[in-house]
Amino acid sequence: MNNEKKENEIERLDFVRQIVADDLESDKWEGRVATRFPPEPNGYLHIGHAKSICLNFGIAAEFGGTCNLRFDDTNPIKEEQEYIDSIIADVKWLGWDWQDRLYYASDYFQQMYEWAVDLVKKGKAYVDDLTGDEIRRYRGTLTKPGKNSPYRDRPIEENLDLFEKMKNGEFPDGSKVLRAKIDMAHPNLNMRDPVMYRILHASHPRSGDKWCIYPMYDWAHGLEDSIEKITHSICTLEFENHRPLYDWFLDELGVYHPQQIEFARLNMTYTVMSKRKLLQLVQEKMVNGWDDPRMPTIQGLRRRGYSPAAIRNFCKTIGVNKFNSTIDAALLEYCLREDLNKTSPRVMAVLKPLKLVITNYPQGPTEELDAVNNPEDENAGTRKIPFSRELYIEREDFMEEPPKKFYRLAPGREVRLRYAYFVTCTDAVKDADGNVTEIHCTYDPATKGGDAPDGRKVKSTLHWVSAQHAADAEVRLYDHLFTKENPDEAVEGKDFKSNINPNSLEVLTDCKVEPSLADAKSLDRFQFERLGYFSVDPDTADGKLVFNRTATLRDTWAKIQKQQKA
RNA sequence: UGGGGAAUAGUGUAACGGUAGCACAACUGACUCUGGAUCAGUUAGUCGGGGUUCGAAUCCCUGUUCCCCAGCCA
Repeated sequence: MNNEKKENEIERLDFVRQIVADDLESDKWEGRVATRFPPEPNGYLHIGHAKSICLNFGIAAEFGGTCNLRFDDTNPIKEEQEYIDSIIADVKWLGWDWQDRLYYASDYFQQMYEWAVDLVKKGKAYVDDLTGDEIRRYRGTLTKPGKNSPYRDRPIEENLDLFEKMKNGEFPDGSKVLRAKIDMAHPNLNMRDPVMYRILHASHPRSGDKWCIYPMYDWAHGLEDSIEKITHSICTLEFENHRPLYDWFLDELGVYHPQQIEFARLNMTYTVMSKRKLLQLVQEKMVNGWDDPRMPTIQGLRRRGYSPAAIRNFCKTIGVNKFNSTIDAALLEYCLREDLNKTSPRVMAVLKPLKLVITNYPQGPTEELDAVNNPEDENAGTRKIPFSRELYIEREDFMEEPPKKFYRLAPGREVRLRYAYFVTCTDAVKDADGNVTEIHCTYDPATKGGDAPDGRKVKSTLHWVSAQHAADAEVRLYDHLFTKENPDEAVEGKDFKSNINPNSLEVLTDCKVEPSLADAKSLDRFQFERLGYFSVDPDTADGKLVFNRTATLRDTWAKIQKQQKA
């Protein structure tokens, strides 16, 4: 990063970075900056997590600090190794590095237990025999204070004994909990004697059957941060109400005390972002798994063809704040195109082929023409593409009766075939139903390479592939998963699933691509000229090419068509 | 008469008592061997009402609206 850019960024710090910068200035943490990304391994990461990842890892990188990857694996009922693996892969793919600082909350269970015993000894925690239902009723409501549990004033010795027996597995699930003794009349419900431990005879993905009590988030999270000497514990807005409790535990224990800072989670138009809803889409087979290219998951975006750089730049662009907002999905696409435009090799591919025969071109021979690999990148070089008498062009690039502003091929009209020749349409061959099956053109040999020596211009340039050289491919086109900007805005009695876009996936099986693509590898990214950005789907195998459309190019003609219809 | 947050163009986001700026979107136009990219331009904003001040998005008062909290989830 150059100095000029760095200076620019320092001028416009978001509120979290401002706090970090101020703390550095005042030497609050002895010059340290330590953040962490603490996912619960109970689902796949999505673009919303990317915002948090880029914030935490980004701050560490910018301020010369460190960021840990820590699994907050305190609930074995929901967590699985599969999720741990995917999260590690995703954070890595996004380009972040935690070096040797991969941590698990479950590794701190013994220390947490000992601290809990300390609290019991101080008379600040007690074992409660109330049922879950009773605890809820004793808690009171938003407007009414709660009342003390009858077990609240058990002698310390009895609490110690009971808590140890809880740990030793002597009680059934749900029969007892350990609670902090704070204030049942506290206006903040989180402070009304929150549960610290519940009994769960469940096997943990990492600690196995070693524990049958598991710490609750509020108890565990601050301790994890404390153990790792985190300076800035960044989390989402809904935890703002929990901060007093975060602080209370750490203060009562008298241990190292990080600062919790809350920011607003990401919302985006035309998609859902909650793990619960994404899980539903997967389980109810409304998409083809977590890595379905229509999903906002990191794995979905990766399979769709997104680059890590595009996602990171998006996260930088959206900023950080304390109020709920919904980012326009178009901004993500913008960041995507901005990156792919610079980095994607250009190729020619025809999605909906229409045969074009050049009637005055010799039958036998073919020629090799020079094509530029990437006009945005001089170092990308050129390649040869085969040209012959019979080609495929895009069906949409020909119209028998062209409307206004349609510049492409039509009877009698001359256009350029990219990197090849000018051709003029002489006629269209039709089947019995009147559908155009083939078009005939003549070419001007003097325009080889794509320029006319006499200086004449054409309105349009078409992409094409040589029929005899083309490789076959399947191409999957995607649209928004939902038809509404806000999928949750459903009619009475329906939920977000009623807003699923039935046309979010279109599979084209008869596509023709230039021969250079024959040995493209999984997840390789290309720009199909005039069509958009495409990447190789992992389904590609033994000569069967499958591409995903990552994004279309900006399409002025489509816009005009839309206006003409309206 | 619960508590905690928050309000700046259509959408995001700056301005830290001194010219309301930037990006996306939308719309013009220029250029172009991608109707791409690029470039130039246009439309459009401080939640309402009071106050303090030479001067308020910013400070004070007041109202309004929105979000979060009653899991042995995180």
